[in-house]
Amino acid sequence: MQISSRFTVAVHIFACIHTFGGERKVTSEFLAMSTNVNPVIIRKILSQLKSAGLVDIARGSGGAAIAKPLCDINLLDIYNAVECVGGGGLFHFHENPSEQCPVGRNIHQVLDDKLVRVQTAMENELSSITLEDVMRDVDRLVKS
Amino acid sequence: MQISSRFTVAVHIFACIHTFGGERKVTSEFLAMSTNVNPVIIRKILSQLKSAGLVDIARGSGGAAIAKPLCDINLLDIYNAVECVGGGGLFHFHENPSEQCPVGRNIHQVLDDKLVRVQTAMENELSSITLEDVMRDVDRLVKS
DNA sequence: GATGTTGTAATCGAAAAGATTACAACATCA
DNA sequence: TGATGTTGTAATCTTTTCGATTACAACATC
Repeated sequence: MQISSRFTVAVHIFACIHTFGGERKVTSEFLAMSTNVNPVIIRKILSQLKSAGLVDIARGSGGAAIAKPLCDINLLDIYNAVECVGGGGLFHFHENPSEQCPVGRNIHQVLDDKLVRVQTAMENELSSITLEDVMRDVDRLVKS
Repeated sequence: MQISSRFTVAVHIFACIHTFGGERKVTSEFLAMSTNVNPVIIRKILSQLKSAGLVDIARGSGGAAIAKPLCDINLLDIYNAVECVGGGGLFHFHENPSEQCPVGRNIHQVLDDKLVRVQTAMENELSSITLEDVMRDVDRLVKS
C-alpha cells in the first residue's frame, strides 16, 4: 500500500507556480497539462492546499499563487493538507482482535506507542524539507 | 492511504506464537480466532513470513514457530516480509508528467532523493524495534 | 485410511483513487 | 450587460487493492 499520488502532484503544483507564476496565469488546466492529471483532481488538490492556507486561488479570474514564503512551507504541511489521514494514522490496525484472547486484548496497547514512534520519525523527516530546498533543485534543473 | 493491516496482524501472530507456542499448537485457525481475521489470510501472511525466514510452519501436522531469536527479528523485517512494496517505495508518484514541461520533465529527479530520505527515516525507526522489545510489553500485559 | 492442517486458486464485496462529464458560481473585460 | 474563462462541486465510472469466503488438493500423523 502506498501513499497516494496526491502528495507528489501537490509538490509538482508548487513547482509550477514557482516556475511559471511570474510569467503566466497558472490555472488548473495548465497544471493538468504539466502533471498529466485530470483538471478536476487538480482543483480538488488545490482546494485542499487552500484550506491549509498554503496557496491562494483566484476564483473567476483564475490562477493560483503560493501563500507563504517558501521557507515557511515544508513537505509535512503539504502531506497533511492533501493526504486524508483521518485520525487513523499511517498504519492500519486490524479492527477487532478477540477480547477473549489475552494477546488480542492487549495487542493494541503493545503496538500503539511503537507505531507512533515510526510515524513521528517519518513526519520529522518530512518537516525537515522545505519548499525552499525543493525549489533550489527545481531552479537548477529547469534553468539548465 | 494507509499501510495494510497485514503488518499489525503479522506482529499479532508473533505475539501469539510467543505466548501460546509452549502450551498448544498455534494453527491458522487459532490465530484467526485471536486476530479475528480470516484463516486463509492468516495462512497467506504466515506463508510470507516463512518465505522471509521468520517463521517455521509444520505442513500437515500444523502449527507455526518463530524461526530466530527474538532479538534477531525487527519490525522492518516483518514490514518487508508482508507489505508488498514492489519496487515502488512508500510514495506513489503520478506516472506520466509532461515531457514538454520543464517542471514535469524534472519533478521526478527533484523529489526522488528527498522521498527516499523520508522512507529511510521510517525504515530506520522500524528496524530499531525488535520482537524482544515487543514481547517484553506483551509479557507484562498478558501476565497481569 | 481417517483426521486435522497447510497451500492455493477462484470468486466476491467493499473501499479508495483517479478520470470524466456536467453545470452552477464567479470575475473580468469588451 | 453579456460573452468568456475559470473555479467549485456533485455524480458516475473504472481500476485497483484488500480482505472474506468457498473449495479442494497436498501433506503428516495416528
